[in-house]
Amino acid sequence: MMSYPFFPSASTAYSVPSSSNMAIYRPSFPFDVNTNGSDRLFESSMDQFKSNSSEGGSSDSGIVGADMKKDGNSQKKIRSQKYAFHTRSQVDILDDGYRWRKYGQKTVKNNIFPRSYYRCTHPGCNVKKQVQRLTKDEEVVATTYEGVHTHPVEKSTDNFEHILKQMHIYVSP
DNA sequence: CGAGTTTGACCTGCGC
DNA sequence: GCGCAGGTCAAACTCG
Ligand SMILES: [Zn+2]
Repeated sequence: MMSYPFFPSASTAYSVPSSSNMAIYRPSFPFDVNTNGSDRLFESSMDQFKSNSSEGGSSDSGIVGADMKKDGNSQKKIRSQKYAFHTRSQVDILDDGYRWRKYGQKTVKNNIFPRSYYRCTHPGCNVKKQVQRLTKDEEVVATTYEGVHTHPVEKSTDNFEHILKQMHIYVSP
């Protein structure tokens, strides 16, 4: 788990101290990003999709394919809102304060780097997230959040990382 | 021992 | 219909 952030391609550009600690870069959320027009680490587009969220439960989450094909009529059309943004980072482990459990990894066409699928581990929280590194710019990571968290961030916002996060500083121990 | 990752199989939508 | 492409599951495995 949590292997080191090295990638198949030209990884010589950056060298992460592969001792025991990895660099952690924590960006804010796209919603909270204070675009004061200052430093812009969150480059370019931030797409926003939205569909009808008529279903109150919004318990779309994991619908087992084998299970749902039986019914043939399920609510899987509903799609939570998707927030995608690009980040310039050398590590793909962008800790945003939530706990993510990886549930898949696929290679996409036109991209050498695989795409990772994560899901929030909080009970009742069905937020998904996928991380992908662009082939063209290997230092750019596209993160896509899907859904809204139904719980507060459970991470101490009382340490250095918080300040570093505000500063957009990249730490390498 | 348990939470989290790995990895191939499996499902579905879409285009031809 | 079929095959590809993207998305997900779940069993096995790993690590703390
Ligand atoms: Zn959550």
